[in-house]
Amino acid sequence: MGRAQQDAVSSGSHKYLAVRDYLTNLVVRELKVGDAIPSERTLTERFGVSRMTVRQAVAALVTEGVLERVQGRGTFVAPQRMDFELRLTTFGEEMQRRGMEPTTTVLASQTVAATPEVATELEIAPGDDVHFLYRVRSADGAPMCIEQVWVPVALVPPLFDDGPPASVYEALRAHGQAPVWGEQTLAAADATDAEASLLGLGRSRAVLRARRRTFSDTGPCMYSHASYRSDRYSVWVPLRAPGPAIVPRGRSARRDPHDTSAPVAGAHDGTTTEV
Amino acid sequence: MGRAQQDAVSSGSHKYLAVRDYLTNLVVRELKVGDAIPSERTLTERFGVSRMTVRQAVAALVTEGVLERVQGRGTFVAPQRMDFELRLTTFGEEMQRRGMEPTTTVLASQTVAATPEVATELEIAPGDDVHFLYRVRSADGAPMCIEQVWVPVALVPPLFDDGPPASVYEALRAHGQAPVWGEQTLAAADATDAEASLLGLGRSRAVLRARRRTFSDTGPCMYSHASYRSDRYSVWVPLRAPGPAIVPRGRSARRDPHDTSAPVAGAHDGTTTEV
DNA sequence: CGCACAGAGTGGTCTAGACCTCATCATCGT
DNA sequence: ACGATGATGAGGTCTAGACCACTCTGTGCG
Repeated sequence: MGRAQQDAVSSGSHKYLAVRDYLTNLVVRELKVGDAIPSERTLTERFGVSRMTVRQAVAALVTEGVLERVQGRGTFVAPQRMDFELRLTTFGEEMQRRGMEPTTTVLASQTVAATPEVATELEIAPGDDVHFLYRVRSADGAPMCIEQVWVPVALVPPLFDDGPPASVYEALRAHGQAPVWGEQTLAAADATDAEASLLGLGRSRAVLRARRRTFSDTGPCMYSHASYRSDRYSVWVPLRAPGPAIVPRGRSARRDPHDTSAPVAGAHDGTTTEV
Repeated sequence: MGRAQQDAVSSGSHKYLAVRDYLTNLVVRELKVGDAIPSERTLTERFGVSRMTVRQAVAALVTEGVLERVQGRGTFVAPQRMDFELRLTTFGEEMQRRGMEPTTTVLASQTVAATPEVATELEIAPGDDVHFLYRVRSADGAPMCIEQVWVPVALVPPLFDDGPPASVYEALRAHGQAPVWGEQTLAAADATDAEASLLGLGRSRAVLRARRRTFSDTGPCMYSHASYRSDRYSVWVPLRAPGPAIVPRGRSARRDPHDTSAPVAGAHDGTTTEV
């Protein structure tokens, strides 16, 4: 099976990308979890590159959690742990992944003026126009969560032109504001009466509240609140090694090597006490 | 300032570790966020190693989120984002980090037989002896959370020999079972009467429940339940890019290259619906 | 005064080897 | 039969260069 290079998808001009793409396709299309990939020296020959180049490609996938190296044995497709991490996924994607039928009831879809909170999180001025979407999301017919979403109108004016989108993330992607990463604060709370009614809560009134900021390449592109039924929803979080945390002595005047980033607003903090 | 190597802490025998440790110390002791580290070629000379070796050291710290490379400019101390991620930290460490005084009330400290749930999570047999610790943890005198901890006696028999440790993680580290990573499931719940009383809850009865498994090199070393006051505690989580997730075709018969790992028990799943 | 351009310095990619440790397995000897 | 051993081949570390792409800065020209 020579000519592996043909598989390259976006190899561009870098050889290690060609190798990486080849391996990616291999993992997606042919290999199962635990299977070994071709040895580094095999790849060296097959692609006609040096071993350091192959190692660079493999290292990238190891960092992503796709592969695992084992000295003396080989490199293997990693168990899917990573897929279970919190991801920037759509409600619909999430539900489909676990075989449930997602449905949505739109309670409101309009343009509103940004409240101070929303403005802060989206890094716009209070009063600026934002698209606002207010929905109840259900799985297999049972209400699962209540969701409020804000997106700056200035960022994507025609976002709701075709009516409220089934997936805001999809809509953002379609308008060149693909979500790249996000941050989310989780807390427990007692449901308001409105929430209890919409979610059909009985005796148990606890809900899991998520406040999420989603970022595209250019900055915050969406802010959302969501309240999940506590009896149906829990979140799995991986915990990194504590290590002797490497913490620099302090902050220098200039904030960041790449000045595109803006200061994180609000009191977000890891495992935070908000007193 | 010659002889940078002297700074090496655990350089062992690998040259790139010497460079990495040197950089780590630099970041911890001298540099501020945004400061540049010495250039790769400078380090090459200073340590008398090749550039690939320096790059390996730098790459390790970039992967850890300690440093950031910027082509054409240099390598810089990364903003502390990473430090805010969920970490495998002690309650005491957490509170100290935000300048609060942690205190603990021990409600129970004894050896008990593992319940089926505990046994499953710790991958031991039901009925096996486990150290059990039951505590209320407070910050600045106000109850913050209720915590139950289980550790297999077989793993660290003398864990409680000096009485209940102030920090279980510290105790584990001291006995050669240093926590390496963990996984945690978060959910909202209504406090039980006992919890409400211990936490001094008023009208609001919602608590944030965390079930955590902590792993050392050899496997699960601790299982814990914690219930946090919802008005004082929230959790910040980063959300990874959704990307076209690289997912292998299926699972092969053998589970994992390193057989030390055992199947993850229970219904842990990313952003999970537990119906 | 202001702008363009060149040079220096940075990280990014890449080579063609080398020797190491470690895991596995077939073979040989007891 | 069974255990020791060595061959094989995997990844781990490392060298001494090379050229490329990018950023910044200083200089000189208009």
